[in-house]
Amino acid sequence: MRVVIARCSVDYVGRLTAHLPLATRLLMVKADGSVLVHSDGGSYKPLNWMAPPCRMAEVDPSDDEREDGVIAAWAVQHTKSEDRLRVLIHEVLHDSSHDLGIDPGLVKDGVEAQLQALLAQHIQTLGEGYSLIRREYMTAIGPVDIMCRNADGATVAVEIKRRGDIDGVEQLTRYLELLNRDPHLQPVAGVFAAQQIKPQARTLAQDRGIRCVTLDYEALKGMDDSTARLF
Amino acid sequence: MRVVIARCSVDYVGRLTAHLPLATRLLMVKADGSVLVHSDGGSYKPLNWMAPPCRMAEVDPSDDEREDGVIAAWAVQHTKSEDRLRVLIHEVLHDSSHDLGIDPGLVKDGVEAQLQALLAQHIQTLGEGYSLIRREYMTAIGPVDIMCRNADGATVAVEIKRRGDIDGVEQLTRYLELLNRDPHLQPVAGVFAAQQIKPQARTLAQDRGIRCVTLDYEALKGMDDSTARLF
DNA sequence: GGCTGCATTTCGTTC
DNA sequence: GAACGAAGTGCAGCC
Repeated sequence: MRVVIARCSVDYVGRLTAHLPLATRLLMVKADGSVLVHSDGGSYKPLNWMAPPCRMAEVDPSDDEREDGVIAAWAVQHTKSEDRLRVLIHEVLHDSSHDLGIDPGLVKDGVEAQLQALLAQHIQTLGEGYSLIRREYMTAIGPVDIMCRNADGATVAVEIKRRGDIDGVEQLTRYLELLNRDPHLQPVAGVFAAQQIKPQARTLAQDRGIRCVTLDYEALKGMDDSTARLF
Repeated sequence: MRVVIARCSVDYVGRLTAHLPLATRLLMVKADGSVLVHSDGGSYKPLNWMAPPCRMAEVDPSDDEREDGVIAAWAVQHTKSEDRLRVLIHEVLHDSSHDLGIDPGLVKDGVEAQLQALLAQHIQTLGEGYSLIRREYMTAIGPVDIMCRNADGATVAVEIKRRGDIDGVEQLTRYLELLNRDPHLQPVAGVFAAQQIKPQARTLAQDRGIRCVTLDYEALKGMDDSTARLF
């Protein structure tokens, strides 16, 4: 990996056109040829970049560019598209290269999958007498997160989200529409379960007779000692 | 901005739990305290990070950690949540700091806005005799991208996307439902226009009587000489 | 390889 | 500030 701190301007032409005026920035050139342009703030997202696969070449600045103070120019061309990144360097403050080797990669634990597992394990969170049918109940249009039965023996389809948005309600609606065509299952009720449910989503759900349940991740985790060993 | 190349392991606890085994990586500490952990490949996304606002502190490794070869430890704590990032450093290969100043920021040109402008300008792309009513037609649930009239004088609501997905069809469906309650407008037809329309979205749209139109961005741009000056 | 759904999404705009 | 929609979204899983 090559790390350069330089006063530079950057131009990107591809899916959109973008320009970075002259300023001091960090330029990162990765082993796969990808280039990242970072400022000293913002978020993890670079101001501008070129994704792999691509090729980076140091080219001669034009006469006009030289007159403007450009001492070096990078031309980064994406291999599979017309995306181009051009970096015009006016001053180099630092330039070093390092051999990092291949990264073993990130190990992740739980997100929505864990919410689903916890709720399936404690399905009575939805109400007295609820029992699990199965997780990831497959249908023609995709898997229903949880299928269960309520105290009356009626089938209930549960859609789980970390953040409950309108599109989650739409998704559950499509499942319910399909499931209710099956005479063996029909009638199937819907539950929209999320850690946080947006007001618009709640309104839409209620309008369609879908019950909303707010999930307390910490409480669900606390109910179950066996998850403790995972942490 | 501080740039460190180090052999390190990283642990994140917050919205999820994640671990990076010992390896050589680039650590970036920005002026706002945010920390980025980059490998020598992948994409512009760091392997791990802490978003601002947060505080970074160099702390003493525990005795156990010291025995494992840890020579320094970073504790990064998010200011507004319980998110924590811990970096255990085993070897420092590079460490430098640089004053970058405030970045003037990125200047972007067009994406979906441009598609919308171009289609509005060449509304006959949708068919002979089409005429524009207006762009960004406001309704109680949001703006319809384009409202126009077809050859028969009937009102047509157009939803424009770069990538036509199911949620775009759902969005247009909600608009049409609302618009068709207005006796002055009713009946309102729907057109789902996108550069690329996913099969599932197309099926759903057709099922609801919504016409799908694939937009050719380059062709639209070519129809109009006046856009040339923008590039 | 393409499509689908999730993301520690991030980011901008609007209400 | 919250909410909603777009992103040069990226990314993983599955068909």
